[in-house]
Amino acid sequence: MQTSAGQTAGVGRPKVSSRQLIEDAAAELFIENTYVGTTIDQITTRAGVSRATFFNYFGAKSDLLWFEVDRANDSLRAACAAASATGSLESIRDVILELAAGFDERRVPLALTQTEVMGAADEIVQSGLVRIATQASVFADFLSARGARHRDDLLVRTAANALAGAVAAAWITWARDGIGRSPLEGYVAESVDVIFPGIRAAFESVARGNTF
Amino acid sequence: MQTSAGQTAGVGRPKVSSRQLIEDAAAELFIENTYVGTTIDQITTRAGVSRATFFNYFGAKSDLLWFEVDRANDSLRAACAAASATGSLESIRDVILELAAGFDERRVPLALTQTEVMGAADEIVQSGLVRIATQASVFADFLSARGARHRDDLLVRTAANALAGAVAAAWITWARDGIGRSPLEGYVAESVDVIFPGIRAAFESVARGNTF
DNA sequence: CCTAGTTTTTGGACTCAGTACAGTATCTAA
DNA sequence: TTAGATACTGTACTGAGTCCAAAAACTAGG
Repeated sequence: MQTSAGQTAGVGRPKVSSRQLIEDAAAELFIENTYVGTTIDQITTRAGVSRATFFNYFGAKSDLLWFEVDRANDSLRAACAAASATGSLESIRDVILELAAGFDERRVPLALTQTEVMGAADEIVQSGLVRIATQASVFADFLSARGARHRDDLLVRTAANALAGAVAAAWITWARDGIGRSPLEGYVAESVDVIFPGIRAAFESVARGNTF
Repeated sequence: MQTSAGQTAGVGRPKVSSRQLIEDAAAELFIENTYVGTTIDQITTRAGVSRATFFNYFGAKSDLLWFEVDRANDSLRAACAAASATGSLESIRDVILELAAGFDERRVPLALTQTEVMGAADEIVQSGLVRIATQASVFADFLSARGARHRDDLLVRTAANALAGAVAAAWITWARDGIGRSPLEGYVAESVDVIFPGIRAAFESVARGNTF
C-alpha cells in the first residue's frame, strides 16, 4: 500500500532495486502459475531477496496486482486536491476523465489479466474493491470541500460512492472488452454521465438551502 | 458465506444448534475482546464445538459480522427475482425501500458496532465491501432482465454499482447517526433518489433505440 | 583509519485463518 | 440389524502477515 519514491538522500544503507525486482518476479510468476498458485516465498526467491524484504515494500501480496491503479489513485488524489481549491463541482468530472485519458492503454492492471485466467479468487476481488473504496474516499474529500458539507454527510457519501461505482463499471467493462476496444475515456464518460446530472442537481438544490 | 436454512428433513445425524451457539459465542467475545482480538479457536471453545465445525457453518471468520446483512441480501435477491418477472424498472426502487423498511432497527450489524470500538480493521472493511458488491450483483441481474441487456453491459453495470453505492451510503450514514436517528427507510430514499432519475432516463433512452 | 549514526536487509520464530480428509457419532428407513 | 445419510471431530498442513534483534552497507566527522 506504499508507493515510496525512495529518494535516499545519501545517508544509510542504499536500497537495492528491491521493489522493482519483486514486481518483475511477481509478474513472471503470476503468468506461469497464476496469482493464487504463487507464494510470496517463490516471488522473493526469484527476486533474490529475503521474504522479510517483501513486507518492507508491500503491505500485502495483493498489492502486487494493483500498482497501476494505486498510482492512478495517487494522481487522482493530487488532482482532486488541486481542483478542490479552485474548480467548481463540475471539475470532478473533468478530473476523472483526464485520469482515464492519461492511463496507458497497454498497461492493464495485473489483476485483470488474472481474472481472465481463472474465476477471480475472492482475494483478488476484495483487493479490487478496496481500490474502489479508496477512490470513493477521494471523491468524498473533494465533494465535501466543494459543497462545504461534512465528509460523512449523506449526500456527499452517496455521490462519492455512486461516482466510484460508475467509474469502476467503466474500467471493468473496458478491461473485459479486450483488445480492439475503444479508448477508456469514452467508457468513463458514458458511465459518469448517467450519474452526474443527478448529483449536480442535488448539490445545487442543497446550495439553494432546500432541506436534504 | 453460507446461509443454510438447515431444514434437516429427518435423515442423518441431526444438527445440534451449532450455528446459533457459534453466533452467540462470537457476539459475546467480540464485545469482550473485539473482533480482531478474538480467534476462531476461542469462539468454538466457548461454543463447545470443534474448530472444524466452524467451517461447516461459515466460510470465513468475517461472516460472523454480517449475518443480518447477508439475510437481508437474500431477501433482496428473492424480491428482485420476483419483481424482474412482472414489475417495471421502477420496481427496483420499491424493492430497495421495502427492504430498508423491513429491517429490524434494533439489529445493527455486528460489524458496525465493531467499527465504533476501533478504527475498522482492514478485514472488516473488506468483508463489508464484499456485501456491497454482492448487492450490486443482484441489481445487475435485475436490471439486465428488465432492460433486456447483457449482465456485463456498461449501462447495467454502471446503474447497478451506483445503486449499490448509494444504498451503502445510506446504511452507513444511518448506522453512524446512532441512537435517536430517523428510520433507515428515509435515508435510503434520499440517497437512491439522487441517482435513480439518471438511471431511469438512461434506460429509457436506450429503449428508444438511441446508441449508448 | 576509526567511529558513531542511519537506513536497508536478513533470518527466524511466531500467530492465526483457512483447507483437506479420514474417521466417528447419531440419526432414519427398510 | 443394517445400510445410507448427514453432522461432527481430530489432526496435520499451507501460507499470509507480524515482530524483532542483528547484520550489512553506507555517510559524515574526527
